Amino acid sequence: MRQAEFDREQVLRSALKAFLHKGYGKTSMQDLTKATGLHPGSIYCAFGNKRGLLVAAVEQYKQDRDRQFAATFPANAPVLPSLKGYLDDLVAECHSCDSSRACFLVKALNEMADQDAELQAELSTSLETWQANLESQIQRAKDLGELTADKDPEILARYLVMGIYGLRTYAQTHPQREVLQQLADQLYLSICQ
Amino acid sequence: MRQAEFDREQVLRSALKAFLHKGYGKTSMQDLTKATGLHPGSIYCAFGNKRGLLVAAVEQYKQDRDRQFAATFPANAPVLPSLKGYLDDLVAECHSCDSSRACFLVKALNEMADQDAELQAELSTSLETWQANLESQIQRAKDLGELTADKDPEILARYLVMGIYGLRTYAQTHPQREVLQQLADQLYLSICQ
DNA sequence: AAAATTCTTGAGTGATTGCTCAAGAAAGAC
DNA sequence: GTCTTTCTTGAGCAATCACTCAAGAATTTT
Repeated sequence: MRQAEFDREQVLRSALKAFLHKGYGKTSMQDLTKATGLHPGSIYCAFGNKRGLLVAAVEQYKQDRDRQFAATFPANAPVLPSLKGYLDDLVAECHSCDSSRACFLVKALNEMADQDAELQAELSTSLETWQANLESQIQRAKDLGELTADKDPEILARYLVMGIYGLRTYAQTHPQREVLQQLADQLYLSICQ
Repeated sequence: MRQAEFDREQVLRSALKAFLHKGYGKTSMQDLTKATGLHPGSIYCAFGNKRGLLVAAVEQYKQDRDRQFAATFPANAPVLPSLKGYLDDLVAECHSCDSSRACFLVKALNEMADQDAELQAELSTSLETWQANLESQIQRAKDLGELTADKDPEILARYLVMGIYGLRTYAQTHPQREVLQQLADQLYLSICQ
């Protein structure tokens, strides 16, 4: 057995960056060969086709995000400061130019939903898992007495997800830090009351 | 002078529907000829090129939206009930299957921003105008005593826009009416306090 | 070192893209 | 009814698309 010469994770992150920048449809194979350094034949061999590369990149993105989530919400630490930090990180990410302002899952969902039911299902599931993770953090905040008992974690998590979607979209027309930070703070307050 | 045989507004609305359904990039000229009933030559003659058709469709969409906005917020009527109605209409639109869940301006912005600075500028301006319209309604609510004097209309309008962006995005994975209505109500409350 | 196996390479494939333009059809001018 | 003008038509254009595959390079096995 001779093993492949490229680093899979690095290839996937490069492809993801290309997809994020131009969108899936407008990202040509030529763009992808340039971005990843792989030749068309290698991409075909490793991922089947362009869509396969997208699916693999989505999977990689999910893993990276899950790791980041776990690092931001350490177990046994108070939740609300972590949540505040989570939103502040989001503001920083939306503010920075080199990074993307849109969540890759949402962007892919927006572009592909009507044309690829299978991918849509997977993306929806991922987003639902994310919301469930936020909900369990909110539940933990209740258990720790950081939130009053009358709050419903499911409803709060839902509202938080909606707010984050909105914040990311808003950042596309108004990437100024103060504006985004003020919106994030307002969102945080409406969770904590 | 012989006049064109097609109805411009109807053509633009058909094109808009096609763009909304498949996205600008994936909507081929063939799709557009089918959707509008026009032949490629006629489209070229009337709108210059595919992008010209998009720009014209955006313009039409803006006009339709402005009309709808004015009808929802009648002058000299109390503002808050109108705002409630505005959000309820939004929920209904997001809930219905045949209509689009995404705002066309935002969808176009998401897809084209990195590749068409001129269009991006126009879309941003339109969205800013929309936010300004909401802000002046909120100002009117303050003047009418519907909102306490300590509220800042600009900040409230910003938050409302963010919430609406988020609601529309959220609807793409959860189009259930109860969920969307509950989110809209929560958003409404955080405006009125 | 030779043979066998696996990965890499990139010019080339048919299909599709946005778009053109000369020819034809329809309307108004006289 | 004829001429002029304007609009409509759709086959065809060059460019680009995602993708293929036979030949070459690199590694392991014998």
